[in-house]
Amino acid sequence: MPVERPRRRIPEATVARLPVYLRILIEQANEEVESISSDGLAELAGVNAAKVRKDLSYLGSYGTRGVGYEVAFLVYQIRRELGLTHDWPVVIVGAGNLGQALAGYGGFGQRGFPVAGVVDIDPSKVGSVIAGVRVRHIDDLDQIVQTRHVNIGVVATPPSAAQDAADRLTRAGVTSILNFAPVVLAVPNGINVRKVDLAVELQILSYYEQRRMGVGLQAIGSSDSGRGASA
Amino acid sequence: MPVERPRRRIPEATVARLPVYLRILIEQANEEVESISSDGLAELAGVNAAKVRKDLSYLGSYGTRGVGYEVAFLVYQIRRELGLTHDWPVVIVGAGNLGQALAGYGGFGQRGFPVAGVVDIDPSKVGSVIAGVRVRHIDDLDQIVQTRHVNIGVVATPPSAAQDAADRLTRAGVTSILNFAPVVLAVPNGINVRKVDLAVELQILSYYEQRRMGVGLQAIGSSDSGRGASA
DNA sequence: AGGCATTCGTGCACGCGTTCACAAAGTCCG
DNA sequence: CGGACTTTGTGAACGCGTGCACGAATGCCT
Ligand SMILES: NC(=O)c1ccc[n+]([C@@H]2O[C@H](COP(=O)([O-])OP(=O)(O)OC[C@H]3O[C@@H](n4cnc5c(N)ncnc54)[C@H](O)[C@@H]3O)[C@@H](O)[C@H]2O)c1
Ligand SMILES: NC(=O)c1ccc[n+]([C@@H]2O[C@H](COP(=O)([O-])OP(=O)(O)OC[C@H]3O[C@@H](n4cnc5c(N)ncnc54)[C@H](O)[C@@H]3O)[C@@H](O)[C@H]2O)c1
Repeated sequence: MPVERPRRRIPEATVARLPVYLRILIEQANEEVESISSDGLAELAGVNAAKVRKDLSYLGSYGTRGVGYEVAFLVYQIRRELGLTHDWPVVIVGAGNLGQALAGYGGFGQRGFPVAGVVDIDPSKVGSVIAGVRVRHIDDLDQIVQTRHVNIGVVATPPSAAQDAADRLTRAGVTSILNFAPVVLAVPNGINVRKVDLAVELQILSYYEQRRMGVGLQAIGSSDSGRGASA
Repeated sequence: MPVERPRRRIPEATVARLPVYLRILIEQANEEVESISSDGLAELAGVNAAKVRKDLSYLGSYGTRGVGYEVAFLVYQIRRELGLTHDWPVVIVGAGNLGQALAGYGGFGQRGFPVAGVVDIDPSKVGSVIAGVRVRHIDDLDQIVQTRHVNIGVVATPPSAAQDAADRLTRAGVTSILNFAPVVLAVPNGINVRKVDLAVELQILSYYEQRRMGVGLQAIGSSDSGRGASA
């Protein structure tokens, strides 16, 4: 907390890569690696070294020329820039197939996103316990969001109910939504939505598969998994 | 009308949007809508109308000026361009929490991606049945891939086993991989990998949440809200 | 201390994707 | 049948992200 925050805008593409760097750096730290070069990090992240340097330069000039970056310090800086210095409790709407898998997945809590609650509209689901979290009725959403200071909501309802879920979330005060339903959500200005649509991912793969066959066995673009363009 | 395929390269950003258009158009067709304008489609997809027109123009000139696009015909064309005229069986590696949710999810089969098999390395998982699919041992992977002509593999193993899973998939002949493990996979040239990393998505949301607070309540998200402020 | 090897930070050019703007092409209606 | 209106298709400008190339800074070795 001593240093002034740079506060400049970071390109979205960079923001999307910082979590990847962070994960790798934490792994390296666990393996007692103290320092890493942009080349080394680039290799592990599967990106260009210049890109790594440019990305990290948005955080400030935290590298040492001729040496590289101090892993522990970089972890701290990225954490800070991403707002991971404290936990972000999330609430999951929809305790079905997927909602249960998410709630039962320990990886979120570990990474600073504890499940503050799981809600469902189906009375037969309410009351059951998933991984230590009791499923509550969706009418309790406001209370959960307010008492637990939840900013992030996860939509795991059927497509037909996704807009309703999003409406309830924003009305309760949630300002970021991660949407798993294959639906384009309409939300008020200022609300940040990211979607995870597995069918879309598969269809993108299908496009390149089909193209591979039609055009006749030629290498596809780099084995890069571009993403972003969330809108 | 020559049915000859244009075969020009479609920008990746467009390829990523075509599935969204497709889903919306299918919905519209189900509601007996016969024709749609770029404006209408743009609204439903949450994008710019010019973008819709440019995206669709990569398929060919299939619109009618003054009217719009014929929904059914557009559905057919997008399906064709994405390679969705036939099914793409997928094999899931890892029958844990997530793998089971995926296998049990009917949405994939509906959209042309039937689950050709689920494999796991844990003998206690092998033999159990998920949504009508019996979990088989990972040693059967080659056989499944070959007999069912699988091109797409899904990695749903723990992070530590993800690279091994990817190696086995590529060795078996799979050329596209959808990876759920928070790991950067190394694959041979020509293999297409897409990743779905929920922790990354949450951390991206965290960044904007934190920024929202630090800078003091101003709109973020789709609109620019330019905050120059460098140095 | 000086020279050498290494690696960062970044200016710059390039390419891709987005958006605007408008002519072309078609419909609709009186 | 002609003119007004609608909507497509696309050229062009713009902005952003990527990757190269290189100066600057630092450590290490002799
Ligand atoms: N399961 C998967 O692997 C998978 C994969 C890709 C996408 N998805 C998508 O994720 C979403 C959830 O999938 P699922 O398999 O868990 O479905 P599901 O039907 O198993 O679960 C949906 C849950 O949402 C609840 N619900 C319905 N309306 C609600 C409302 N208005 N408010 C709160 N809760 C409500 C239902 O009671 C149910 O418990 C779907 O949109 C699906 O398309 C799932
Ligand atoms: N569950 C979720 O909601 C969720 C969310 C985000 C990310 N993930 C990621 O998805 C992956 C799977 O998560 P999960 O919760 O299903 O884990 P899990 O531990 O429940 O299941 C993993 C399965 O993979 C099997 N496995 C292990 N090594 C294998 C190998 N070499 N070959 C084949 N199978 C092997 C295990 O036997 C187990 O059945 C993890 O990487 C996790 O980080 C899961």
